[in-house]
Amino acid sequence: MSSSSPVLLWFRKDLRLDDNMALLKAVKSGRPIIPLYIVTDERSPYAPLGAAQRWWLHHSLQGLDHALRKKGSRLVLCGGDPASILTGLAEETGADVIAATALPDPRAAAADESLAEALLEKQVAFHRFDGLLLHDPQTLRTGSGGGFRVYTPFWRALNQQAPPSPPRPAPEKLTAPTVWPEGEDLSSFGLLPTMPNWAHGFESQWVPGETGALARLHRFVEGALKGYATQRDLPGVDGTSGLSPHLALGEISPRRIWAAVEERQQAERNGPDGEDIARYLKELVWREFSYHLLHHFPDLPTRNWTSSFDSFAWQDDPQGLEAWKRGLTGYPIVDAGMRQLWQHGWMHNRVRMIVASFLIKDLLIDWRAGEEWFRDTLVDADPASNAASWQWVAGSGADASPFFRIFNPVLQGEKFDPDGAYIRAFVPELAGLPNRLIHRPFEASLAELRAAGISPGKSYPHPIVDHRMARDRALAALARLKGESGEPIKKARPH
DNA sequence: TGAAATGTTGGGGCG
DNA sequence: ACGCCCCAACATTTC
Repeated sequence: MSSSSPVLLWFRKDLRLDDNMALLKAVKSGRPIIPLYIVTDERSPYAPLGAAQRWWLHHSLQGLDHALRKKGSRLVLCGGDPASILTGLAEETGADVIAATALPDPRAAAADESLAEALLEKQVAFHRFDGLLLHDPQTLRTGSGGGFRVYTPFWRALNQQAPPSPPRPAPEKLTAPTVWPEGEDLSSFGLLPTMPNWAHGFESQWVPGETGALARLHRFVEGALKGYATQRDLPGVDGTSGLSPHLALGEISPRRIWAAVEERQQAERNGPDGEDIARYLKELVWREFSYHLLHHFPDLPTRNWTSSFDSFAWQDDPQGLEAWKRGLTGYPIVDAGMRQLWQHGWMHNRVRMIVASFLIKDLLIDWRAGEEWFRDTLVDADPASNAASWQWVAGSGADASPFFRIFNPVLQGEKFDPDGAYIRAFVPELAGLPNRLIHRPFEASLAELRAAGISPGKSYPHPIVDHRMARDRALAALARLKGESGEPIKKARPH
């Protein structure tokens, strides 16, 4: 009750000071603020982060602590169950208010809801504020009041809304409490990999934390945004924003990104054109759409959005799955993608579609195996985008690519990486092949392989499946699924 | 935010 | 000159 009792500011997936309404409200209350992060354990209802994202989290928390110290505060770290930690801290510090940014993942939101009830019994209020999405999924509805099932109408409806509220700058200063609760040491959480440190390749690619996020936004808006519409699909080109891992942990707000992009549109004649801007904002809104789907269907990460896929005859193929994970399928574009994922914790979007199509359709492995691997290895793993995108490729998702759209890994490689730059970067053993063969090494003659320094099957594997056969097999599996569900195979055409 | 199979068209070679 | 065939290029259909 006392106006000098502190506010617990609980950071979760909003590891930023910029455009953070929970923080601003806490500052506005005039009370001392205790910024807090809780590293939850495996059994937490708040989904634990994968290994790659834990690496990111470590650095992001360091950055957040650093930024808070510049404003006269610091970050308190705790490990364990949020309910007991928060009640304990409230009692210890006399705080009767907890402020946080609302989590748009419905399972986490439900956990928040029961937490709020438990806290209320202890006379502690748990206030949550929007900030992880551009629009509240509740307010975006179709004409008949349901959730959108198709992207384009969703995009139109979103654009007919009032524009996202403008981002709010970080506060100048945070009032420190008279006594700091004792926290734990960042190193005690073991977020960084050891033995081996498989994340050493991450460091050349990323600057985790809010400072890195804002720098990346600036770099993108001034750079690759111009030409984005044509360059974004080329994995050998640095043509995307690279903001996804920052967004995933809330180091930057989508409203901040939206505002920066819109501002750039009006800035300069020789800048990005309307097409570039629209293409990028549509990508940002795909993230929004994924959360919208997750909101209306919380089982999205584990269950087919289209239930007719429930009886699909997935193959149990541990060897195929392993070859896919390791980037040893014998298809250069697939292997390059999987190795980029392992080295950098990230994969170009075009290649994500290709490797996902390969796992699901060429190997007939359940999309959930791919979703799980991505969740553990991507620094940008996001519960909504990851699930929605895997289901999109599988054909079981909303507004999905039909199952019969099967990517040909050779043609995709030749179309989007015509000079083989992407392959040479991540599959160096193929670097000596001429462009004509770099996406189809299995068609090279022995002399050509020798000239490139490749011993077939040893320095690079033979294809683990024949794509043409795999395609036919996938279509047959789809036909069986349709046969089961009683859907007419084909309608006779009147003469 | 495909690919492959199938169908159609049109120019050129040639009897 | 003409019809026929071949086939590449493009369009449409199907999965």
